[in-house]
Amino acid sequence: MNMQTRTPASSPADNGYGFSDRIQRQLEHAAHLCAGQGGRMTPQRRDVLGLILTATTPVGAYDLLEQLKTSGRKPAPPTVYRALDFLLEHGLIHRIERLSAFVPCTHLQHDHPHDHSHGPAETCLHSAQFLICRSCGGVTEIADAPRVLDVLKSICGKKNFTMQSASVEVEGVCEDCAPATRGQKGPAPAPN
Amino acid sequence: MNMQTRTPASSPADNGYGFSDRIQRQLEHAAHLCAGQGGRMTPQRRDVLGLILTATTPVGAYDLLEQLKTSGRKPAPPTVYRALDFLLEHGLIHRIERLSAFVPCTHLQHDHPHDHSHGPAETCLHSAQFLICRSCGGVTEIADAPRVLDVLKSICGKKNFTMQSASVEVEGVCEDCAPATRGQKGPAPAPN
DNA sequence: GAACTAATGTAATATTATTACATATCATTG
DNA sequence: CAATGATATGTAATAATATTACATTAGTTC
Repeated sequence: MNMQTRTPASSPADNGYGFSDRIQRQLEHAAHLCAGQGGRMTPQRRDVLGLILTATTPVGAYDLLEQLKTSGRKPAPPTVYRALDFLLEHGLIHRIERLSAFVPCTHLQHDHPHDHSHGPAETCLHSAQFLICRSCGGVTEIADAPRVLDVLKSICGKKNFTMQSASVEVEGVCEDCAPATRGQKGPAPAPN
Repeated sequence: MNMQTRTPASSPADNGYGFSDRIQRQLEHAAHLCAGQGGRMTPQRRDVLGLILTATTPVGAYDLLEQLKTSGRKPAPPTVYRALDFLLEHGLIHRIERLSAFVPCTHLQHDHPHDHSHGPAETCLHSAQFLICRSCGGVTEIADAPRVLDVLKSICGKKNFTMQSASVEVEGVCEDCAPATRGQKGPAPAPN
């Protein structure tokens, strides 16, 4: 890819959000993952994913819509929802049901230089487990999740239920926001 | 005032739905539970709970609204949402996040003659675990749930996260629906 | 029964999501 | 290159879900 004279004409807003280097790397990674599954990481999708990666809390579809409007284009809801659908199908983001909002899939967050093993459908099962803080709004994906998933799998097995996707959402108060237990730090500034 | 003086004027729709004996018993049970917590099981709330108990699949707020309209009153959304909030707070129903719909809490379903130990906030933690069938729309509360909850509790403990409520929702195809879709249409590979 | 609290009625609006159809872009290949 | 077919996006309208704010009614307590 040569990018000497000009940025791609079709994506003037592509970097218009000033995505950090780290996020640009994650976007690059995501693009490779998509390509591996025959998906195309278009500028729209890239922008949406970039905004989700940039946010420190889950982002709603209409939040995204507003942010996209500030950068030249004036997208309508379907534009955003289609991008979100694409990103969900490719395992790049998750939907937090309780918030009607979206977060990146963690395997984008932790820079894996060349770990492509975390496919979308097969290995990931498109399931996720989250801790949602009511105080700061932060959401943490549970690392310990395989244990939860194993229990669920075993239950489904017993009941002959074919699991296609699963979501586990715990709402409460995160460590940083809990005032009573220790010296109060106040609501946490930024999770993750 | 004694309860003996039935209020026929204010609750003509009370039994207007022809709730079965079984459901009337469940409603009675629910009323006692509420009373024990200082809650009042009003006709509106009773009707809403009865409709949810009657349905075989999760019911949406506007479904309830429509059904309530057929029985004399013409409630508006807040009426239904307030009843739902009350029932949720008293642990009588659960919200299925993925469906934006409501189901009875199982402890109303299985007739316990005198089991009032299943309090709403403390013992129940207002958490629930469900299997949601994409084919028939049926929802099953997982009986085996304590195991799931225990794992979650242990994770939250490690992270100093105070759990206030949790939802576990598994989507897929239930046993009864699996044979019908066994060929290519099955839930086999791609999530789409 | 006056005063207070809880519950409901009512109108308007907010938020989240989808449908249907038109247009544009891309990736070929004839 | 032009024709093609699939993929992606634009656009307008609307559906589905949920909340706000304020008025009214019902129940309880003193």
